[in-house]
Amino acid sequence: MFSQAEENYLKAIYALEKKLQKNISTNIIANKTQTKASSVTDMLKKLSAKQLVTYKKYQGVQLTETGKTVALKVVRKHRLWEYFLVNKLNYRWDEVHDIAEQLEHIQSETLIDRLEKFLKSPKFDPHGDPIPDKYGKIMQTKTVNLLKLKVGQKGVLDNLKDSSDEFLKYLNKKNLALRDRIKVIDIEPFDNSIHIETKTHQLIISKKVAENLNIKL
Amino acid sequence: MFSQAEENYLKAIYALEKKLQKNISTNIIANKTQTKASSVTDMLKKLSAKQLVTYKKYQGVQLTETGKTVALKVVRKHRLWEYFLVNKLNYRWDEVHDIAEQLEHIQSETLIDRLEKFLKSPKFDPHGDPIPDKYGKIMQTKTVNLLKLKVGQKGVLDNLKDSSDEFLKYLNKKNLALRDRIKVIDIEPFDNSIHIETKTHQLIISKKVAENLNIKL
DNA sequence: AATAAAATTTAGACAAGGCTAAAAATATAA
DNA sequence: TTATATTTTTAGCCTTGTCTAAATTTTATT
Repeated sequence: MFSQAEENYLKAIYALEKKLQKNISTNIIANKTQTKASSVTDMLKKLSAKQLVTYKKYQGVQLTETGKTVALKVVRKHRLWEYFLVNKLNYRWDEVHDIAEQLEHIQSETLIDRLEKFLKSPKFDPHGDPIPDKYGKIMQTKTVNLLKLKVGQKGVLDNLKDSSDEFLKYLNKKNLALRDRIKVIDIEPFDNSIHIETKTHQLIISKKVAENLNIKL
Repeated sequence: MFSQAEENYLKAIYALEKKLQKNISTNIIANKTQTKASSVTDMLKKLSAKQLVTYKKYQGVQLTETGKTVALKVVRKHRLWEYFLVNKLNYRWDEVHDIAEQLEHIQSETLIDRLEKFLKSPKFDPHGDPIPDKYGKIMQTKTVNLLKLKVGQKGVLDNLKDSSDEFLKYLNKKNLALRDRIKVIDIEPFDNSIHIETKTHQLIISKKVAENLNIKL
């Protein structure tokens, strides 16, 4: 139905819309997809012709309803495959991204629904991100950024803003995992670093790390 | 490492070499891959430049050792994914080909070995074809074509020469499955049709069907 | 052995998706 | 409000893998 390239652009635009909540510019897409702005312009024209995005020259794009549906299907596939890789093939959460990037483009009417059933309909992927259902419905858990917590407050590490391999490896090293219960012990006003405690240990994390950790209270 | 197109050509050539036991002609490849002879010629030049085939103009091709290794890796991936689809996702054996054609091109050093482990190292795919090991070693069960059996002889349906969806659907309809014990009741000299008996029923199959059934004695 | 037929290769074109360099539009700053 | 900087688009080119039509080579037939 859609090419891998088209699917990748739609997925990128979806993610950017979610983060930035406004029209998405050519340059930002180019940066996200690791291509050049001119290539993005070309593709935006194609996606626009197919009614997947609303595009006006120099004004950036927005997904149409159809475009959003396509993007959510790709996201669904990506996250279900990630779940499979981690929970069935025993990959670590920092190893699965590149493989899932490929698997998400397998075309089959039935495959992903059968996979979902096989996996017992998981609701979240290994990074805590919600898995859209077959109709594209996606639930967002209400979480709060770790930076918002006050000294003494407790919560559970629910999901990550940044799921890059580097960040995941950092969390591995520091022995922090999803579902860990976290308590804020102290906040250093000078650099906004946070002293936290888990069941097993205590550590100090930088502001930059903290802003990528979302907590369920 | 290699493009999907390249992998598909190598796989096709491998299958044809196996069947025909001689140099493989441009036209035969074109027919197998559903492309035009001129496209095949182009690709043979590329594969030859990469030392994956031995190619002399107008003389057809042969896989080199490297080419064969690549082809066997693709075959391994295809068959393991088919096993997964049938035994984990409950697909029927006539539904899995197109999906496996896509999955076989997923690039990952580790994925297929982990999948194999997860599946408990199956030795045969859902059509009875042997699954190469990670070094490309492939074992061939010694089987004999059903046409070779004499009246009264018994054996087990082991694998199929033709695994097209149409043929698989035919077998479904006639309630014939791999591992079925088969006895030859009668052979009709006029049209070479064969009257056979399984545990559950009897039926008459045409010569064309019989020549696609391989029997382990 | 000459000629016809079939198979194969070459030449030139196209679509997808990418790139660079230059032009045009928009945004920023003096 | 111009001038400058930044962003975006356009124009033209490249690669991969495909095609058609024409040319060439091989095979088959008389």
